[in-house]
Amino acid sequence: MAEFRQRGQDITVEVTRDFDLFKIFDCGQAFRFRRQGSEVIGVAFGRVLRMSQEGQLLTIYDCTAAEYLGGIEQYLSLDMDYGEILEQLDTDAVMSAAIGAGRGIRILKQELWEMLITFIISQNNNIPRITKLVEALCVHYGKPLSYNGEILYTFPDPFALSRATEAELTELKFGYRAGYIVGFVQSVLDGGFELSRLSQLDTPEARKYLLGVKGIGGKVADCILLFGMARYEVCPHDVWVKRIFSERYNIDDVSEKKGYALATAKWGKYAGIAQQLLFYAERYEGALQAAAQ
DNA sequence: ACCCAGGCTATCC
DNA sequence: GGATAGCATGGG
Repeated sequence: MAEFRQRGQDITVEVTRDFDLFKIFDCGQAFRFRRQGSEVIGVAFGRVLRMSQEGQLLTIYDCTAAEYLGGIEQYLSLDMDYGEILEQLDTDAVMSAAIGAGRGIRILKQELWEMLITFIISQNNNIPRITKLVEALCVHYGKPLSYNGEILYTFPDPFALSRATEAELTELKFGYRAGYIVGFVQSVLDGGFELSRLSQLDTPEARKYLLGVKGIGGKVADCILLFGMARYEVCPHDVWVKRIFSERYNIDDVSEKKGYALATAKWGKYAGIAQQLLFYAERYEGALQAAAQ
């Protein structure tokens, strides 16, 4: 979709106003990237990913055309037309305000395994601490990557993570999530839980399969479906969405079930994208007050 | 000290 | 089926 070209060791991509590198990596969906001046740097797919954006020019450093076309283009959703999606979502004043604040956000297509573990960690936790705990997993169990004189770490695969004992994770301050992670990693290794099967199931079946894991409930399952499986119709029902329904849409006491029905009715197959925009606008920008009646 | 964070499990009815 | 206590940790 987006035009790209190879320039030296880098890839440059002509993007639209519907792509904002900094919002994408700072909207609560990715926990392994940091902004460094005009650049965003982190690790995905076992490699360092360093990017910058100036206006409509996105640069992906140290990246071949094969790597770009082989995954990074999709990872960044550069093969999708978000302008069209935002237009479809823009159906009321609250959502208009969310789009105003959040335009440029895209749902990354992150690795399923990483999303499974990351969102088990996320439960009843805040973003800075989630970031800290995920990083601790990578430093202790991932592979070191040397990059421009600094060491970054990959996200550990199931086998690497199976070295982690519950005692070690407790030592790393995982709290009661330590047991969830150890148990889940074990079930993936012994074949009790199959990632390949999960990816093949339709969304309701996949959700049920996820709910069978101890430590994964409805909200975590939905984040995994949305961020790790590109199921854009899934709208994670977290405390922020409840708050937005209540305070911005004036719909009180929204249960999880009612929340899904509302989200589907309002935003259809892009409810997850709508949710991410609302989340960003409310959480980071405080941009929804004026739009609420 | 209390409340909250991208909630879940166990247990109650 | 729905409601509620308890859970680890750290920041405000």
